[in-house]
Amino acid sequence: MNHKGTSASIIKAAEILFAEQGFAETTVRQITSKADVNLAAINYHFGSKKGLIQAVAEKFLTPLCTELTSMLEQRQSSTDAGQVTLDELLEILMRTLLVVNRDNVNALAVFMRLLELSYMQNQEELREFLVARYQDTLQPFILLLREDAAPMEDDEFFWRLHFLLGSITFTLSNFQTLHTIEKREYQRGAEVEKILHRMIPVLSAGLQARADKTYFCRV
Amino acid sequence: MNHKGTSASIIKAAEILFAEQGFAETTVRQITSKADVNLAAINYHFGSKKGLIQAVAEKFLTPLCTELTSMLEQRQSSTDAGQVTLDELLEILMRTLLVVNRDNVNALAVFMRLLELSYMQNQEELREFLVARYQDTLQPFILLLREDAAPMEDDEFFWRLHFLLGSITFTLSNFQTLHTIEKREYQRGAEVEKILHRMIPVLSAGLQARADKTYFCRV
Amino acid sequence: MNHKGTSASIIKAAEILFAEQGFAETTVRQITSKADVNLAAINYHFGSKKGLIQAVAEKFLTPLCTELTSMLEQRQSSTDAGQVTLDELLEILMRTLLVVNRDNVNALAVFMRLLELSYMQNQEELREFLVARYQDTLQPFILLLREDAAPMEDDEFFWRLHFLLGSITFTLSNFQTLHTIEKREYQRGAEVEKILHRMIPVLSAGLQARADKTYFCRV
Amino acid sequence: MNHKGTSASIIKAAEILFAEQGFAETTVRQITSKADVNLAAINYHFGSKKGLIQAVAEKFLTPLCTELTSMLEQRQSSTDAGQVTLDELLEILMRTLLVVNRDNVNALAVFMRLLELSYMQNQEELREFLVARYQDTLQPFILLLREDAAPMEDDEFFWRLHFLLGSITFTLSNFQTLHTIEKREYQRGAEVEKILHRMIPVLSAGLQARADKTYFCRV
DNA sequence: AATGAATGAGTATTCATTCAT
DNA sequence: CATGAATGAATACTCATTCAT
Repeated sequence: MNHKGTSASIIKAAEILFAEQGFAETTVRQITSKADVNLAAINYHFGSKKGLIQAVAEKFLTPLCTELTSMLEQRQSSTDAGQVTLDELLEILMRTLLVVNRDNVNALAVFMRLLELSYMQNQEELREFLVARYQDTLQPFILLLREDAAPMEDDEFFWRLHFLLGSITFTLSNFQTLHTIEKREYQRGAEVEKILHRMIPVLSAGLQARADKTYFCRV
Repeated sequence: MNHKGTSASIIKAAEILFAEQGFAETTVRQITSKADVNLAAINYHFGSKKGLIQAVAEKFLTPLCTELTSMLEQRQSSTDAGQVTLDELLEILMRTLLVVNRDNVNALAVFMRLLELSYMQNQEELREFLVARYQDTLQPFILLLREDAAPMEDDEFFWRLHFLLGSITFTLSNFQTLHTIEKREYQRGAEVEKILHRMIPVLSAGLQARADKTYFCRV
Repeated sequence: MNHKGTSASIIKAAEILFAEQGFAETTVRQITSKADVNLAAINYHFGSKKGLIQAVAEKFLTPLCTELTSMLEQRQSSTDAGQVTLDELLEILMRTLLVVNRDNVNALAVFMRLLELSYMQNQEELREFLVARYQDTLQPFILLLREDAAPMEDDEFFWRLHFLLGSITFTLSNFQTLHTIEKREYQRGAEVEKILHRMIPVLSAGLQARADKTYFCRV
Repeated sequence: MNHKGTSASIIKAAEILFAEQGFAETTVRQITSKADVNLAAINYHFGSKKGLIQAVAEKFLTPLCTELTSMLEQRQSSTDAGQVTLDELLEILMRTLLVVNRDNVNALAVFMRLLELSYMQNQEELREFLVARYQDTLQPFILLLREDAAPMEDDEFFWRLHFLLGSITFTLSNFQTLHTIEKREYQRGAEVEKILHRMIPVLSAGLQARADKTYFCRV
């Protein structure tokens, strides 16, 4: 097996296991065993387990950023003067995520786990890394979301964005589990594409909902 | 320190650490060290680390179930014939969650982490335990949600529920982190109560949004 | 085997192996295996391999400092006004080293290896630790040596002290080897006491030798 | 880079690292990395790490033996009938060591580390190799030392030789460290030549000191 | 002649758990 | 009732060496 083969099969195995179990719960033994490579191969190719996680992350961070930016520019130039609607913005987001998913069905789940992980209190380093990586790409997108959302304070919008983020990360991190449950309960299992599409009107409505000024006083 | 004292201080320390770091990332050494008790005390009092997690869970599962049922009954009886609105249902849910939070600010985060954990592929046991525990309590509540939601297929509703669940678990698991970011960025940090309240119109709108039948065909 | 037993047998085994092989070359597996205790016992009792080395060091650092100080004071008080001779000073030093050797024949070798190690370029930490530990005890002794040595510049004395230190550390670190060679070559093997005693006139003469001002110019 | 270039740069890098850190503590990765050659190059060119150490040793063993023999013969022939003095013998030794040091400032330190290593209990192989290599060259020199030393038993002389060896190996192995300390403490740092020269009267006096027959009985 | 890839045996350390008292 | 001591299995990682090309 040549270099690319070993390196690639490690990443492939890691994506599956990271998606299934999370990062900390997955051991390098499990990964090398599943990839059928030597135990030391991860350290040889990626320096450390952390290096492997970064390599897995890089694999979709780059195309994702590129894709989101290009899609956004394309849409803005094609729309004559008028504003891009909220549904269109969310569709762009979902299409971007599908690009990540195109090559590997687990990559998207790993990416979402990485996002979740970054919100843990002791993961400031990862958080800052992702912010530094995404800031420029996401900021314009978020501003457009804000324009189309219901009028609200900055902090209100901050929380709504994270309600939305929670829906996306939870659904996609645990897609396999949810897919399995759906098949068992309803004898049908939707593809990721469908689920992403289904999210659009829900998230759109959530962002456009009028903020309630009252504060637990009706009951 | 007597039995109750030891046991309680272990749970207290565990809640904080589980909320901050997650279950797998928290070691029994950290817990016993923080609780200032003997290393063997966790196994002595709770049988195992898993037993401790269950004990921590039980601490809020019971009052939570009781509260949700009683609130629901109270509301249904007080409303003359007419239907309970979606916002009212969600407010009941949020009030129920606040009950958990009343005693310990970390308990809610731990509960949410437990819910997240239960959706991992290799956590069927925990998932089944929670279903068995919650089924009877939640089923009536979910049916009421369904009545007030936009008309849709069963599987569509299944996914919408999980979009909603994602928003709640993500926001509350990572509340401390989000709270810290909000304070840094906007010079204000909202309390849990406020955030739960803010979620209501968003989730409500999400459930009531009309499902889009088209399927990525507009582009 | 009780605590003291395990802890002590680890230290005992470690002293032998450190003396024979050096610190880096000795593995925790070798130590625990020789001590017939669990592999994790070193980490349990001493925190780490480094912690074990420090424990081994502490075992003779304390009595050594105490002994040297008390012997020095005793000698100075007993000598009426007159100066303590160089041979007497060196004898005090050797007697002090024998105190370390009393309990364990390897302890002295380990101590000497530790001194040698402390002069490695990347062992500044250890060096500073030993200086901090010995400074107060050794400074008075060294000043007395200086008084009895031939008159010379400070830097000249600095190097002479290290010529002397080299003789002591080399001989005692490798005492077992030298002892074995001596037995093979001369059918007799001297005890440590004898060797320490033999060193006295040699080191004394070395310190009292007149410094040669010429500088490789006679040839 | 051609064979000779690769080989030479490996030896060069190895000398520096061996002198700084010792043999066991220096990894082939460090060496090849510093030499900027392929990781496998050491095994390719020298068979093994051990082979590299031997190659580094050979580099100064040969000139050192040649030099000592020729210097000794030259001196003996030039001295008419009379005996070569102890100081002259030691000066020959020091000049010989300087030859090793001429090409590479680290070579001498490496040589001394090798000598130290050879006295470790589990390094009989190296010890025998060095004896076989040096025996013929050193034996005449040692006999001359013996003639000029104070009259003493064979075993006494054996130990004195090793007191002397300790001074030399300790000082030169750790020359960089001692040099640094001297500069810091006394604002001056002597060159190797000066230190070797300074050692002569000290070692000379040590060898000529009258052996003390009493045995720790005066106190 | 040389090297990037790979490897098996090793390293110290950490883990939750158990045991004897 | 509680705990200090101990443990077996696991952790990530490093080592010098070898292999295929």
